[in-house]
Amino acid sequence: MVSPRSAILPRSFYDRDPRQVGPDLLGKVLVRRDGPRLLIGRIVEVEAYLGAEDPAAHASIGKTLRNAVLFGPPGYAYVYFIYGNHFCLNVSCLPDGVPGGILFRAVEPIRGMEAMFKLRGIDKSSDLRRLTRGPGRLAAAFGITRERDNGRDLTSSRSDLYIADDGGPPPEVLITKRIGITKAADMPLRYIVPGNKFVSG
DNA sequence: GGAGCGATGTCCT
DNA sequence: GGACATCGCTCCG
Repeated sequence: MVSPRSAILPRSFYDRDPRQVGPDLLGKVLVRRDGPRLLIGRIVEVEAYLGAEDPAAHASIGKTLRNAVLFGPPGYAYVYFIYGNHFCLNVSCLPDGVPGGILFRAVEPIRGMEAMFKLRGIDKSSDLRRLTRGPGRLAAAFGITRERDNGRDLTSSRSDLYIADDGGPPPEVLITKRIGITKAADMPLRYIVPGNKFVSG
């Protein structure tokens, strides 16, 4: 638990269109239990990925071994490996059988920064923004790998990885085009907290 | 501080 | 065999 008022987001939160889930995730906290430690970051940037109608989405080619989690029930982690170097974290949305998800692109570190620096393999004197700005960095800072986390239930307090509402006020939300993609690059499916220094791009 | 580019694993056609 | 929801390094200003 992040604070006495914090509550893990229930499965019903994710059982909606990613275009509704995305903006609602801003301001919530991503929590990793790393042994006795807690790593916590406030979500400041996400992107929605849809189904067959979204050529940029992994789900657009249909269900495969890799993207199966996106087609399953809501609230589960979809972790994939990209560019031979990096992992990216998503959460599945919509009911079982209907694909869709949210990519986590950046969080603002709140707690456990020392462990995050270690997991990232960078010096503590580095710019704090290098910790968790960008999906690859965020995943590394939270120790997220496909082997460990793909298919993990993100709605359980017994999970080592979950998302909670700590009672903070809902932030301002700005919608923009998604970044880092070539297909469907004009769809307005990126949600950011404007002015936050951990937002990428 | 920004453009350019190489690294490098996995998946799908 | 090619694409890829990225990052960090170099080089230039």
